[in-house]
Amino acid sequence: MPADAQISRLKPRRTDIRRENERTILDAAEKVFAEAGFGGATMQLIADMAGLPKANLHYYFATKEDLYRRVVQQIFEIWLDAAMLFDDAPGPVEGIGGYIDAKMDISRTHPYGSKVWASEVMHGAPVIQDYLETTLRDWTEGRIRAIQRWIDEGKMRPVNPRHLLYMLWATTQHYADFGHQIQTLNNDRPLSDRQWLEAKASVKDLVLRGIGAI
Amino acid sequence: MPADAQISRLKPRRTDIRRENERTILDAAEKVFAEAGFGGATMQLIADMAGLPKANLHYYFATKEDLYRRVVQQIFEIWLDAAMLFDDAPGPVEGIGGYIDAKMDISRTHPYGSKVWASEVMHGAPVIQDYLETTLRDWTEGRIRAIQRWIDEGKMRPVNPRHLLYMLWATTQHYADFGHQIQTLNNDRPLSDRQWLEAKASVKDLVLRGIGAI
DNA sequence: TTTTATGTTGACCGGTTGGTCAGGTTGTGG
DNA sequence: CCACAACCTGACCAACCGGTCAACATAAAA
Repeated sequence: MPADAQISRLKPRRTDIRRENERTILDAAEKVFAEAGFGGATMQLIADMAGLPKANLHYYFATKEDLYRRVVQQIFEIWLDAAMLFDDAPGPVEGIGGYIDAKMDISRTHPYGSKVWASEVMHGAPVIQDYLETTLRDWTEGRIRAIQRWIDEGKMRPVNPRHLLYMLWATTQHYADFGHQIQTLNNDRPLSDRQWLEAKASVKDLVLRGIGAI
Repeated sequence: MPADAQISRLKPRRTDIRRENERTILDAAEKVFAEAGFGGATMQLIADMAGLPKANLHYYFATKEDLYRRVVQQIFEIWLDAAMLFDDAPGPVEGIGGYIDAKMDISRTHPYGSKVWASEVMHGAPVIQDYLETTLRDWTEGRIRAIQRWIDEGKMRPVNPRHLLYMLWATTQHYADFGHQIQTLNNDRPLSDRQWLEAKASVKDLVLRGIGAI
């Protein structure tokens, strides 16, 4: 057995095979679902994107719905992680400002997931309705209380916390969901690093001024 | 010929037949495309929704794509009409405030069209790319100049007009595109008249404060 | 080495879809 | 009243889709 066996196996272990193939398929599925919608996506398209035979997809994911559900859950968990920033913040500048930064970063790094989520909700959330009614509802109520506390402490103007949250979601996700439109209005070029910084700064400036936190 | 022939014909005129059937089909198509996506929508579903045989749809609209294109053009024209308010306004309070009012009203009255547009853009705008590159680009540049003029006249803070526009689009359309999520977070009830007024007031308040217009 | 569980895949199938078309009905101008 | 054009529709078809399965390959366990 060669010395580098543990850092570069020629023959992958069983557990690695499963993990890597599931990752490959999920990434391909996220892209195809985002670009074609659930109805427009085909298992063959996802298989081609993943570089695997179609039958292999069905070995790891029983049905198209199962695969789709996993993709939607993925972006939801990423967003929930980003929302941690909200809680530990002493005031709206750090809390809401940091949340905007985090969500804008996700819109740039995970545009496909955001689109799949948007599409799912637009179609009536047929597969994640329970998430909306449990996790999202609880999370929203908690954040509304946090915002209300900042208002009570005089750290920001008295605004409707619920509609403030909707504005945060709408604006940050817009840069992912409507990225194609933004790119077209940017002379068909993707936003540069500098332009992304400008976007984040503009959104934070508008929101934090709007709530009277700066 | 009866006296009331001109105000209530039993047998419709040819031109009326065409107009009414096209209207019926377009309304049904808008709803089905919004709820199922382009790929998930079927001509049979649209036909059932319209109460017409499938073959009749193909008499008025040659292909599924033709029908879809007409639906997308419709919402775009509605939005363009609403944007007229922008031009004649003396300042940002009237111009941007009025634009928010108009777009929020459209989100309530035409939620299906908004969803179809969102879906189309998310999928890379395959059928309306030319609209984005001509009409929308021109409109956007004009509005950016109007905002810049207000800034130069000291009627609002110096903000990035482009990102301000994106925030307006994102936030107002969010109430249509993510209406299901908003309804779920509203105890599964649609927003009442009072709640819509509160939403419009909140959005206007946040934006107009954010740009320093009030 | 043998056995067994896991991973791989081409070929296939029933069901659905967008679209066609022949043959009929109805309104309208002459 | 007639002839023509517009309108209507049941029946049909080729193409495609999600999903299955038997046969095979390979890695781990015995």
